[in-house]
Amino acid sequence: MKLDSTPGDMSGWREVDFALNCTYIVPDQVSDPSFSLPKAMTSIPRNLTFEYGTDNEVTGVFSKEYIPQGTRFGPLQGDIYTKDNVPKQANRKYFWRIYNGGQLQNFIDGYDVHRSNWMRYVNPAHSLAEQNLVACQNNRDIYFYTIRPVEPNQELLVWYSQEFAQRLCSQQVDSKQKYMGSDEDHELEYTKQHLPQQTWLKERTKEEVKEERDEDGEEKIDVEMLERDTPPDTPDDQIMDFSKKVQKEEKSERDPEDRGVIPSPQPEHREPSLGLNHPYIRDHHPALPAMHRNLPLHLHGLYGHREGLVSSYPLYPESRPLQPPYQLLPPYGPHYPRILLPSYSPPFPGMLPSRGPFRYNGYLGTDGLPYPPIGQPNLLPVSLPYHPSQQGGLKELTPNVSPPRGAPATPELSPLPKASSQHQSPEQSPSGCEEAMNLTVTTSKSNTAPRNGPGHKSLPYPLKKQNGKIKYECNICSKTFGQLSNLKVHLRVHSGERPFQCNLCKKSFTQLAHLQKHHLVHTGEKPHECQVCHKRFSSTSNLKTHLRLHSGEKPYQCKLCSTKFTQYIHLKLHRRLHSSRDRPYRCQLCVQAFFHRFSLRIHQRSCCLVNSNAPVNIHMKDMVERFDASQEADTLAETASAPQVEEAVERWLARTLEGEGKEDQREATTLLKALTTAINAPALPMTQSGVPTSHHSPPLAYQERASVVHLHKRPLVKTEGP
DNA sequence: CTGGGGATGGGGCCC
DNA sequence: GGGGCCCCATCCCCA
Repeated sequence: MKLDSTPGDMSGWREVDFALNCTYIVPDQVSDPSFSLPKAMTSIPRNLTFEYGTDNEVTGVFSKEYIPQGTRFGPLQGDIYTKDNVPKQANRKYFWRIYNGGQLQNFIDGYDVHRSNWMRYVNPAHSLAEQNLVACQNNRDIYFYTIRPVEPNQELLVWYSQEFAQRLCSQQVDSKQKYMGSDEDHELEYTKQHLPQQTWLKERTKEEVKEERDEDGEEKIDVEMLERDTPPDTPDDQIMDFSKKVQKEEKSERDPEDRGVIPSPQPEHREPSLGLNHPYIRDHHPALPAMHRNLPLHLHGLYGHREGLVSSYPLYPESRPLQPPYQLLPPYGPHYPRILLPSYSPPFPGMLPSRGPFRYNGYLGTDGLPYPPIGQPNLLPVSLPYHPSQQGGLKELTPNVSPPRGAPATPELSPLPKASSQHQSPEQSPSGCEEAMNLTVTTSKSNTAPRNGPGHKSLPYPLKKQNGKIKYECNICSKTFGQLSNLKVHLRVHSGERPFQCNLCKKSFTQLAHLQKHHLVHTGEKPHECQVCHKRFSSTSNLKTHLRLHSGEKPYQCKLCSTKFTQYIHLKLHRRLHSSRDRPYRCQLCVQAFFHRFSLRIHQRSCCLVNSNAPVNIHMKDMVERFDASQEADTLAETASAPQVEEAVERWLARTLEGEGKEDQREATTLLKALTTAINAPALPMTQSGVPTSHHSPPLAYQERASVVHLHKRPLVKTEGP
C-alpha cells in the first residue's frame, strides 16, 4: 500500500520541524506515587521496555511493538542546574545542555533516577544505520523523535539532531559565538576536517578517557570534562577557525531552498576517521564542519549501559560511508493528526530477535512495497486501510485502497520506504537478512502486480528447503509453520493486513474465524454452556476459565506469597503489590532489600555473608526473599525472637510446598536447615538500626530494581506465565 | 484488591 | 489453498 505522502528523509529537519510535524506523541507513563520504583524505571512508556544486564542494571531501552517514524518521546526529565549552580560533586555523565540563543542556559541532569525519567537509559547509536532516534531541544526540553520506524524488540538508539550537534560544537569550540550564526562564508566547509582542532580534540578526548579510567578504574568518559577544559574557558585562538564555518554551515542548512538537497557525501571528506566522528553527522551532513562531527558526546549513553559499548564507541568508530536511509521526501504536513498514543499497548506478537537483523526491507508485498503495518494496534490513527464493506455481511475486504482522509501516509507506518529497500547500501542492509530473500524478484514483481486480497497467491519471498522439505518460515520473525496457509495467515500479523471487517462496528480481523467469533458480540449468541451451572459463554476459552471455578483449579500461583489465581491476569495484578511495597531493610553487601528486619538478618547470615568467598546461594536468596513477602513473615513482629522466626519459616515452607514434587521438597528441607541455622547464628555487625544508610548501600534504584527482577526468578511451582 | 466474565489475537490442525 | 474449528494467551471491564 502506498500513500501519497511520506515522512521520508528527516535528515534535513530542524528541531522545529520535528516539534511541529511529529505525528505521534508518546507520553511517559504516569506511575502511582506509592510505587516504590524510581521514576526512571516507572516512567517508561508501555510500548517500550528495559533490557537488563546480568547484574539487573538497565542496559538499554527496547521497543515492545512497532513504533512508526515521527513518534515523539519525552521530554527528558532530571535535575535542572544552571552553569553556576552545578553541584561540585555532580556526576556529569547524564548532563544534557539546554541552550537559549546560542548560550548555554542550563543543564538537565538525568543522574538521579528518582527525578529523571526512562530516557536516561537510551543508548547512543553506534552508526547511522542503527540510529532510530534523534534528540532535539524544543524550547527548554529535550525530546527523542523516531527518524525511522522501529520494529518490535529493537533497541532505541539516539543521536543528536544536527542543530543540537552544532550547538554543542559551537559551544565546545567557541562559547562566545552565537548559535544561529551570521550570513558569512560558505567556502570553508570542506576544509575544516583538516584543521588542527580535530587532532586537538581527539587527543584531548583520549587524555580525558585515560584520566577518568585512572581515577576509578572504570572505563568511562566524562564528556563534561571536555567542556570544562574548553568553552567557555577555551581561548578563542584555539578555535576561531571553526566558528565561522559553523555559522556558515548553519545558515546554509537553514535555508529552505537548501533543505532536502543534502549533497552527496564526498569520500575525501569522510576520509579521516577521527574520534567522535559520528556517522549521522558525517553522512547526513557532510557539509558540516568537521568539528561538528567531532562532537563531545553529551549523551549519558556515551558511556553505554551496555557492556562493551564504551570501549568501542564513539571515540574511534569505524569510518563507514552510509547513504541516507530514506529518499528525500516532503516532511510531514502540518495537517497530519498528532496521535496521543494510549499508554497501554498490547504486546506485539512478533518474535524478532532482540538484536537481530532488520528484516522488513525484505518483506514486500506483491506490489513491491513493504506491507504496511498499518494495522498495528495502538499506533493507528486511521480506522482501516480498507474501504468499508458496502454490501454488509462478513465481507472480505480488498486492501490497497486509499486511506481515510487524515490518515498518515503509509510510509509513515511502513517499516521501510520502498526506496530504502531498493537503494539501500550494504551498510544499511541488515547483515544476513537478505540471504533468505530474493530482493530482486520481490522488487520487480512489485512494480507490476497489484496485491490481491488476503491469501494472495504467492509469497513475496522464496521459501527455503530443509531436509528436502519446504520450510514455511516467516522472513520477519523466523517462525516456521507446518503449512503454507498458516504462514500466510501469520504474515498478516506483520503486515497489519486485516481483511475481515465487521460491517456493524467496523472492527477488522486477520482471520475470518475471528470475525465470526466477534459477530457473537452483536448477536448475543453464547454457544458454549457450562454443564455444571448452565451458564453460557461466547467462547470456549471463557468457558474453560469459568470451569475452573467449579473445579477449584487455580493454576497461577504467586511465588512470593503463594496466593493462587484462576487467571493469569489476576496473578499479574497481584504481583504489583509485591513490587510496589517498600522494602526498608536493605543489605549493605548486595542489592537486596526486605520488608522485614529479620529477613535481612537471615539474608546476611545465610546468603550474603560478610567476608565470605563462598558463592552466593541463589536458591537461598530466593527463598529468603519469598519468605520475606509471605503472610507468615507479615504477621511476625519485627522484634520476633529467633525461635519465632524459625517457626514462621517452617510454617511458610509447609504451606508453600503443599503439593510440590519430592525434589522441591528435598531442596526445601535443605534450605530450611540452612535458614534455621542462619536464624540462630550469632549476629553480624550491622548498622545501628539494622537499616544500612544510603551512604553505604547501593543506590536505592538499584536495590529496588533488583527486588522486582527477583520476583521473576525460579518458580517453585507453576506460577507465572511467560 | 480479588474475582469473574467478555472479548480479541494468534496459531495448530483437519478437511 | 482456504475454511473451519479448536485451543491458548492476554487484555479490559466491572462487581
